[in-house]
This record gives sequence, C-alpha cells and structure tokens, in this order.
Amino acid sequence: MTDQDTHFVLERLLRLRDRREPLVAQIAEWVGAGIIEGRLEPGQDLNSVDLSRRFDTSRTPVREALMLLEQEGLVEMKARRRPRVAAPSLQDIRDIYQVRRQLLAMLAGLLVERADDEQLAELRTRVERMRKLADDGDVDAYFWSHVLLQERMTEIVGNTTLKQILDSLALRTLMLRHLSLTRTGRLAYSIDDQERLLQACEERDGELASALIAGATVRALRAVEEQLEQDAEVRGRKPARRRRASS
Amino acid sequence: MTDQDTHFVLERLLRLRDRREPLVAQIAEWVGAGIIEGRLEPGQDLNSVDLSRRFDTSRTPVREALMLLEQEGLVEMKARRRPRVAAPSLQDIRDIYQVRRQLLAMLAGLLVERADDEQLAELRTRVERMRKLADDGDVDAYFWSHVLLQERMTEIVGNTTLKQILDSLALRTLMLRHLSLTRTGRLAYSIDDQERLLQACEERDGELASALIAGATVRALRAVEEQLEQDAEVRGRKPARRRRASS
DNA sequence: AGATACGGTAGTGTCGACACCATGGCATTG
DNA sequence: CAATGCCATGGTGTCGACACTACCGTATCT
Repeated sequence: MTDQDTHFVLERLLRLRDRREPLVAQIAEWVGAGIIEGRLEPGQDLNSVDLSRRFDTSRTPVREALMLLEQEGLVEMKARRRPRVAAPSLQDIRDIYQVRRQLLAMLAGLLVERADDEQLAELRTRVERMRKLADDGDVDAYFWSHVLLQERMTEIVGNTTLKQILDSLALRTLMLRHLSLTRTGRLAYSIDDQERLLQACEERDGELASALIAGATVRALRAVEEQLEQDAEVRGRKPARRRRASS
Repeated sequence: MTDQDTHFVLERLLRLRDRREPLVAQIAEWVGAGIIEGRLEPGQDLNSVDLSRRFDTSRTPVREALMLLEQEGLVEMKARRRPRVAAPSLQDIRDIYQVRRQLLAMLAGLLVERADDEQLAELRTRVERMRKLADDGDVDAYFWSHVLLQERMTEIVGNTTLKQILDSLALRTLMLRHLSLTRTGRLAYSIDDQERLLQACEERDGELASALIAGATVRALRAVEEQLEQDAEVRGRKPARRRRASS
C-alpha cells in the first residue's frame, strides 16, 4: 500500500511520466524512495556500479537517474567523485523552509483567488480523509496524502513554474518531514493546520490563508529542528559510520 | 568581450564549476549561450548526433549537457523524442515572472536585513558602472552586468536555495530579457529601477526595496510581452520555419 | 483530393569496454 | 609516532556499436 503510494507520488514529483524511459524512472524511484524513507542515509555512497548491478543494467541509465535526483536536491554529484545521498546542513534546511514558506503563502493567495467551489470541495474531501488517517495514527498514509494535497493545490492554481519549484522543495523536505511528522503530537497539529487553511480558502480570505500556511511551515521547520537535535544527541554517543549502497 | 561575459555568467548560473567535466560544461555553455542569444530558435531540434559531431565527442556528454539545460528550463526533453529548444508559452512566461517577482521581493527584504555597508558599497559601484553602460547604450554589457548584479545580491543574502531558484528563473528569462532590454527606452527605465532599489537598501527600507523590485519585475514582464506581440506580428507575415541545429 | 498504410532514414536508449583518476592502505621518512 | 609519498583497487567519464523507434516521404486506397 505505502509502496504504491510512494511510487505514485515520486513519479509525479519527479515528473517521470513521459520525460524518461521506464528503466530510468524505476531506478530514480527506488533511490529516491530509499532516501526519503531513510533506507539510504545522508552522505552514503551511491556508486553507479553497485546500482547498475542491482538493477541488472549498464551504468548509463543509473547515471541519468542520479542526475534527475541531483536536480531535486536528493543527491549530490561532483565531477569524478562518487555520487552521495545529499546531507543538507541545518542552515540549508532553514533556507529551504524560508523559501518554501514564501512560496506557499503565494500559493494560498492564488488558491483563494482561483479555485472554484468544486475544486475546494475536492480539497475538503481530501482533508477529511486525512483527518481520519490522523485520528487513526496512520503516519505513513497521512504523510503521503499530505504531499498529494499540496501537489493538488499547486495544480489547481495552475502556475507551472510555481508547481515545479514547490514540488522540488517538497522532495527536499520529504525525508525531514517524514521524521518530524512521526514526533508525537505533530500529526494533530498538522491536520489542524490543514483544516484551518482550507476553511480560510472557503471563506475566500487570502490574507488569512497565506498567514496560516506560513505559520504551519514555521511550525514544521521547528519540528524538524527538534528532531534533528534529538538525532544529534543520539549520534553523539554512537558516531556515524559510512556504509556502501550495495550492502 | 561579450563572449567572455557569456561564458563567465553561464558557468556561474549553471553551477558548472566542479559539478561537471569541462567537456560537458563546454557543450552546455555553447548551447545555453546559443539559446539566450537567439542563435538557436525556440522549438529548434537539438539532436545529439549533430551536436556530438560539432564538438567531436560521443553522444554521452552531449546528452548530459542537454539534461543540465533541461533542468534550467532552456531545453525540453521527452523520452525517445529529439530534444528541442524550449518554447515557453505566454502563460509560462507570466508564471515565471510571477514567481520571480515574489522571490525577488523576498530577496530585497533579506538584502536590507543582512547586507553590511561594505557590501552595499560594492553593489553601489556595480550600479554606477551599469549607469555608464546604460548611458553609452551598450546593451549587451549592461545586460550581463545586470545578471551579475542580481547574482551577487543573492550571494550576499546567503540563502543557497533562494539563490539557485532565482538563478534558474533568471536563465529562463534571459532570452526574453535580452530582447526586451533592446527595446528603446527600456534600458533607461531599468537602470533607474536599479538605482532606486539600491538607494532603498542603503536607507534600510525593506518594504520599499521589496516594492521597488516587484514593480521593476512587472515592468520587465510588460516589456517582454510587448516585444512578443511585436514579434508575433512580424511572424504573422512570414510564417516560422524549423531549422536543424547543425546548420 | 484527403486520408491511411508502409518503408527507409535517422536519432534515441542502452550496453560493454577502456582510459583515467579518486581513494584508502602501506611503507618509508623525519 | 605522525606525516608524507607511493601503489593497488575500484569507480568515473567517454566511446563506438547495436537494437529499437520516431519521423517523413511515398504509395495506395477511398
């Protein structure tokens, strides 16, 4: 179930539909999902030989898949060096959320302006489904629905550039968000934020919607920061090791 | 002279420094410059065989260079189809400028907040140089200085994510801006805008700076739209033809 | 004539090979 | 013992080849 969700979401966010061969898409999805789910740790080697063996192909499609993920900020590539899972610094993360906040505020404003009642109703049913998932404590399902909700909002607004940038930023924060949503209580805050945002949209209050989504983004960053601090403490005792992707 | 400028700016905006092999960088620069300067027309074929012959290499590095430009929105690639020079629709262009306006406003606010006096002084000398170029009517030199000015501003602000996105959007608008700055009188408006923006920064008025840069962006879009209408008229008489890249 | 089917051409995606270089271990030196 | 230099290993960048397919002109049919 979650596997299918992951597959579906990544295919959309990476715009793999007709842009790339299925082989490349498959590799990009596997690696991307691995990074987001934490199966592949930040800084870990992603050498193309191992990956090509794993998928029983040559290194060419692997390289292409890694380049796709590089542009989404999930993978770091330097010439002649082995590609690695991106390891954004705390500053990077703050920068990302800062930009994201600004663009999400813009998104909310445009949504109020452009979404018709039917589209708002669709969003409403989505949020209601998410409420159920949140109450059930189904973090994974909630997580992916959340991503799809924002993706749908960007679609409704209809600004392709904005959609692409927000999708890219979403990907960068996905691995972090996955962690942060797991924090106790975070899920409840998140669904509350979504409901309030949608209500503001229904009341056609663009200012309020912008403010709400900006606030929600700030809280999301805060949750991520706390989670990272906690991780850092744990890691302090058992210093980080570097593994290969092939393991 | 302008060739060197182009080379230098593209290398920065595409982040080619240590990210790619020199061979790939060279191809990406050539194609990218061609698109921006209008040597390669929107919609034109960019097949990898011709390009590899031109650079006396195999198709692998060509493919990689094209993928780089695809991520910057200068090239469109679909699986199994020949890559083409991007041909953004009017709607696409409006979308880009809309996002750009928002992010530039954000940039101006942060600039006021974070730039120290020394950095402002540096920007001041840049703008003064640009004033000279504008008065001399040296469109090309002004054009690239303008790009570098904004790139420097993003650097000063120090938000990597913001910088990358703005650089990417800058690239997308470069070919359009090149046209629009050529319009009579446009150059004078542009340099005035820059001077007013910088003054607002020096007076530490973030609100004003944001408003000014947003206004300047709107005017830039307007100029591009007028130019495109004009082009459309000309093209109406002599319908467009499609050429090969190898010509 | 317009539409559809067909076939040759030319370009794309993938592969395996090879030269070059980053990396990490080892020995040598101060 | 630390620091430097050297080598073997293994990974990257590029190449030329090959299968497959989009494209385009031609022929056929209605």
